[in-house]
Amino acid sequence: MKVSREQMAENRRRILDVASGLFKDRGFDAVSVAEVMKAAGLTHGGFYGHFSSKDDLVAQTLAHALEANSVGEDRFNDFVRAYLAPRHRDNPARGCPTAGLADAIRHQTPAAKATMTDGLRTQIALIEHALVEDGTPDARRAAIGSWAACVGALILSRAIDDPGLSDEILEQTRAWIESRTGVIPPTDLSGEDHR
Amino acid sequence: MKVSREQMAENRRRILDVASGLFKDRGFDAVSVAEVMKAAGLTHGGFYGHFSSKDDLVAQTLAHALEANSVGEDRFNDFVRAYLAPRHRDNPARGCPTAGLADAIRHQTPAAKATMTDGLRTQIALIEHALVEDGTPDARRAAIGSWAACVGALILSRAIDDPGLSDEILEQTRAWIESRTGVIPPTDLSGEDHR
DNA sequence: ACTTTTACATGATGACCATCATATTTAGAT
DNA sequence: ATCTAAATATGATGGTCATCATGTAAAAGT
Repeated sequence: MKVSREQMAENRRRILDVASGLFKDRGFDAVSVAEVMKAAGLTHGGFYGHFSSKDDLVAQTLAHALEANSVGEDRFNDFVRAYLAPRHRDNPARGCPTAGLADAIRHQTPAAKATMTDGLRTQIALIEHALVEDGTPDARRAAIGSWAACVGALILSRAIDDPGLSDEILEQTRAWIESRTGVIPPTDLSGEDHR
Repeated sequence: MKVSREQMAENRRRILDVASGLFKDRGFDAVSVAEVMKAAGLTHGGFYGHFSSKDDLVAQTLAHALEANSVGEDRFNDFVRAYLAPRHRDNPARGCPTAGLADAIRHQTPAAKATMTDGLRTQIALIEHALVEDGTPDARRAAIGSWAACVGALILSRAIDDPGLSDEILEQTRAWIESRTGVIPPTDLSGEDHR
């Protein structure tokens, strides 16, 4: 049965939303087209009216998921605190698409890789901007290094079965990052180059 | 046809070796049992004489791959230099099993997760030891933070299609890590807290 | 109101894959 | 030398999945 234009647009949005969560949670390969459609409240048949292939869905879902991403207006350290937290670790479906999907992008289409590239460029720029505002010296280097540490720590914390070690990885990485970023102490607001 | 005990042991080793490379390169799901056996010079039929299931192969391959891992006797900064290098990024099959497999472990059996947990514990201890020898303060925190950054940077560098940005991620992360580890400069051996 | 278009549903199809059944060959024991 | 057990090969089997073919009903245009 045909549905209204708006209904169709909403269906499409819902497909991308549920696909994002499912893919982040279980990976691209382990989630079938039929399962995505079912989770969106539809059947598998209508799928190819919205997307040309599963690869297309993957690429568009990635773009959709990365769009919703942001560092926020908080200080960077606040962002890291929320990022490297057990709550985030334990909810990949609602969590960071980079941490949930970056590794799997390696085996996806060029379109997906291109989308990831743009998303990463944007993310680095956002962090760099936040760090500049926080007064962190050498902001680009710190942005890239700390973002790599965030993503790596989350992935490692999710890969192991020892809750204590997993918590420690989050906490120590957070502390390690914080020791390198954030506001320069008042005595050091001279504006000098800190490299 | 039956083969000698040694031949069988060698076959088993070869299966684990080729499986390690294939899995690191393309992921657990994308590599079939038949493909692993073929790459080892055998047919798919003999597989279940060596392993009880594909999950069993995955767990044993992971243990096999992590065993071969080490930080080496070099200074930690030398290790990081080789780790965060284009050559390593471009050769996942011969590269670090943690970077190649950690994310996928999330969707594997408890046995695989347990193996990964042990491997990670060992890796952190090795790095911590190397950092203590290098005179790095707060060695455990630095070991965890810099290892997370290494793994994260390699995964990110492999997920994008812009060679320039990919190289920059490796290089900036390396520099960021180096600025936090290694021998304390001669003028600064006071033992003070460097945070 | 009527027609046409179209979004979605139902129901194949063909490919791939993990696993199993059975045959073959030969190492290792007697 | 013969026999037996085991390692691997060949050849199913059943399930899952992406994709396609076709039906149906309702929205949108006239």
